[in-house]
Amino acid sequence: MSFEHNPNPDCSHCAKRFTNVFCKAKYDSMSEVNATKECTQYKKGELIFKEGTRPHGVFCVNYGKIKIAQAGEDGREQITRLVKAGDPLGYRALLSGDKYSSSAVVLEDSGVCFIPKDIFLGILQKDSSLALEMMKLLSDDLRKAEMQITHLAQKPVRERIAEAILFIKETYGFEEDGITISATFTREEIANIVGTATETAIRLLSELNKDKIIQLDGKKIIILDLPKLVNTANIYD
Amino acid sequence: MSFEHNPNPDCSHCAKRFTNVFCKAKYDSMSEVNATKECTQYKKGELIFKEGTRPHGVFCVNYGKIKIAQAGEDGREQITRLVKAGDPLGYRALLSGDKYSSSAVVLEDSGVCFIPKDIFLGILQKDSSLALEMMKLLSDDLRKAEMQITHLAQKPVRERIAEAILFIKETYGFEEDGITISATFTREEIANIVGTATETAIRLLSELNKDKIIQLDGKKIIILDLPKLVNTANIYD
DNA sequence: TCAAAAACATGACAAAAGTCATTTTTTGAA
DNA sequence: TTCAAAAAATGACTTTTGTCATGTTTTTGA
Repeated sequence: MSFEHNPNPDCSHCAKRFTNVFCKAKYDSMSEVNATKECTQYKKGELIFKEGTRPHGVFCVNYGKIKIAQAGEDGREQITRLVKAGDPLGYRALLSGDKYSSSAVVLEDSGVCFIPKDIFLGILQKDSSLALEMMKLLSDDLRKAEMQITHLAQKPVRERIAEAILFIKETYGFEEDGITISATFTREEIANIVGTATETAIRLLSELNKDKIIQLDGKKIIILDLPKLVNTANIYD
Repeated sequence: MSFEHNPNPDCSHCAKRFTNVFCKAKYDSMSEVNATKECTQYKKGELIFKEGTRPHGVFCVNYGKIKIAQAGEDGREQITRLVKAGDPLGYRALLSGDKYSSSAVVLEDSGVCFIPKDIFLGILQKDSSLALEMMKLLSDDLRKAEMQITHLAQKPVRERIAEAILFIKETYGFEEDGITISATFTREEIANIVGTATETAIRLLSELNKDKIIQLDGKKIIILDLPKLVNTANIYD
């Protein structure tokens, strides 16, 4: 199952395919990005940027799957966001003027374009609709992060495991069969989304499996009973 | 200890006193805000805005102390941010175009100015330096929220309690004595910052008290040994 | 293709944190 | 000032979750 990806795709192509912030950029902003961007292919496990280093621009994902993770004080990984094709990447640190507060690690071979800092910030200054779109994106990220805070603080692990499965499904969707989640994670990675021990994640996943809510097939997760899964996650919105 | 607050203060006064985003606004933006803003005094316990309602503008705090909290699925409060004099308020929901995802509740009598949506968004479109400043603010909020996620997921309650005390101190500072935190919270509120049961918060606070790291005097918290408190919080940055 | 490493699984146990019940103290409104 | 309500404190106990040990299966790269 290998097909060719364009190593230097046209941004307008991405913008049309995905409902991306860059859709909202003016036409001449888009062509400026198109002229200066540099696209790279990354292999599974590679680092796109590393926590603690300085950003020199922003990225935009053409295809692939990427996790955003940060190290806790004891070095354990916490996965805070998942990134898919069409998503911008690395804008938080650039816009706040800090170093990266998280690393971006490739989950599945990906094609990622890079837009230099000066170009991006220059466009942001000229193009107020793109600026508003970036604020919208950040505000939405913040809403999700604060919801995550509340759930981590208040929900038991079983509910959070169910929620993590739904989160992965929302981000990456299903395979052609309509029930198999189109991304694989190790049990440790799932634990690092949920904030629990790997063993606990394993136990609760096989519990959901036994309850016929999901079906585990190696690293693949098949959602057998979506309403029950939503119920287990204790979500009412 | 009651002194008069100006019921309709000049924004440039706020901007000079505090290192506020609005400092970065152009002079004519500031005067536009000054002309249209409406300022209100709120009493302890009052609601400035309520989770689930639609924003009609942004707020800016002239004086006082405010908590931003959201209700979990079971109705328990989670405090996600603390707001002090000089801080803008309610911009997240306005900029993302949603309803409020949290409520703003007054902790201590406060004076708050309101800037109507149209005026604020209009300025944001004209004034790109203010727009960049808003992006910086949101990016920084997001960084803090993601750090909070990692800590909730990975740290034991004792460390998070110590961290919460430091967080309150960072936000509101000390009284004249240089050791008493200049804000009071109920034990339940502290539990709702930390994400734990009220009884657990009570127990761990009196443990820190017994260990002479802090001293409890009713709701007042005196920091006796800041280095030890930082150590207890397990923070290395 | 095969051996080592990584990931997965499971049981036994320990530790952390939550819940419930009760008492004491503080607060704030009449 | 007084008194009811709220908040704080504390003990006993339960539940949840984490840790450690060990064995199995899967993945990966020489």
